[in-house]
Amino acid sequence: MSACDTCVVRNRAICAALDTEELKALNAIGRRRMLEPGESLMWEGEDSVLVANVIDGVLKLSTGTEDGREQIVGVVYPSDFIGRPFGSTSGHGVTALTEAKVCVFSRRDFDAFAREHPALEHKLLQRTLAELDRTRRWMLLLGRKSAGEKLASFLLEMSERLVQPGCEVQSEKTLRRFALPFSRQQVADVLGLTIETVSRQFTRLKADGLIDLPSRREVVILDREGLMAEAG
Amino acid sequence: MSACDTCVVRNRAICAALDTEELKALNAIGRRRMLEPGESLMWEGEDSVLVANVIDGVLKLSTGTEDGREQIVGVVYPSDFIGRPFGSTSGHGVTALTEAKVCVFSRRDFDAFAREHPALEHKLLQRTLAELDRTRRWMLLLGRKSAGEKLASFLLEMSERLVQPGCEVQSEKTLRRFALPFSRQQVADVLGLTIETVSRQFTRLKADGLIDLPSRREVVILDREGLMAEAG
DNA sequence: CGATGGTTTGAGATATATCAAACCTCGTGG
DNA sequence: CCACGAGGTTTGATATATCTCAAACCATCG
Repeated sequence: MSACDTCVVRNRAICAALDTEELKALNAIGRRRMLEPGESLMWEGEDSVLVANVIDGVLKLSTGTEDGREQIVGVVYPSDFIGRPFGSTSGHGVTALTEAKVCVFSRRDFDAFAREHPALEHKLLQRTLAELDRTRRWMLLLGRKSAGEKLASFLLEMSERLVQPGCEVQSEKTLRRFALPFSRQQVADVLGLTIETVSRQFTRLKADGLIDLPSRREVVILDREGLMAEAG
Repeated sequence: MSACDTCVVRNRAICAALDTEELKALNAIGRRRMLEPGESLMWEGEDSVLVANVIDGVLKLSTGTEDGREQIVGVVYPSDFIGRPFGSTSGHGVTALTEAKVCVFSRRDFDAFAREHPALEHKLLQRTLAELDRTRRWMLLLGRKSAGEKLASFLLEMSERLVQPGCEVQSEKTLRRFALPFSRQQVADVLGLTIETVSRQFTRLKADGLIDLPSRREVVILDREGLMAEAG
């Protein structure tokens, strides 16, 4: 019995493309790894040596300028794929925001395996295309939206992506109330703003009755319609 | 003899993955199409009915908000692939910036063909991964760079992507001097700025001796080093 | 408790947006 | 051939959103 048999993302990750035999072979070249919040799995500009599937937790993908400005260019959740297969360098760092569990492969091993399993490559292609769509939508936010619109859009997307698939009851609740896996500074780095502007927008949205903030990391969406209007 | 035999991007587009027989089959389901500047091949939010390869010309991918703000989320050049295979809707419009020639396929036909040709899907995957990398790098520009840095970065990227591959002599020249396929407004839509700010930055870079502007659409890079420093 | 790190709030500075006018460039028609 | 008009571009003056710097605030943990 391989680790994959009990894997919670077995049917949602790209592994879903494989049958039992193939899965066993893939399992043989991968290994599990836990990450603490703040711990990095890869670094910007480094050789692309690893790829991985996210089993549990939330991680950020980020780049920065020479002089220390940072931009978060992606956020990944359970069942998402990370790393740069078929490429020599990783364009962004990957860092855990929460405790995280990932299933890691050496890129060379994974590349070779993928090339022999078109169904796996197909899943990976679908995922990459979807990620590209999402990333392009985010460009509209970065380039054209105001601070208020940015934060509202962000909170709506968060509430949707944090729902655990499968659990019907839970998802209703998460859509309304959830724990942000981001600090204020990290929210700022996602939205291309400063921490102060983010903070002010949080308090404004709360003052306007669209959200509530029971604690620093928790958000309750009181008026989804209103928030969507605010998101532009 | 099929149209592909004389195709100038034959060896650079994803078609390079196919042998003569396969190429013939692909050719059978595609057709050539010319586009005038300003003409659109697909529209944001529309059903994804077409995919295509760019044979010649430059096209923009763009999205917008309800109230008319626009953001260019990608620019494609000869040999690039456009459209959303394996998906139901296209998240952005595709519009020619110059006269353009494309090789169009019905998405359904293309999807079916691709699924039967793993080598083609592999090429498409590589291209999509590279495009995702580029798009994420662009997010840093949109979220964290100043107007001056944005324009400098843009001009450098332009000069590199406009070179015709193959032609050694020409590429040296293009790296220095090229015709912008964008109006000032379109540059603004790429960079997330207003047309006035873009214009002011152009004149500033010129005043600083980093570039020259022989005409509205032409750019000469006088000091590449300096421009790179300016790009942040 | 007091220290620490993150967050909020405030006051002021600044880059970019906005509004408006002047300016080219180029094609058209008198 | 020149006047005219139209579209795009540049320049100017002003407004404003966001940033910057600074202080107060608040949870958490030893």
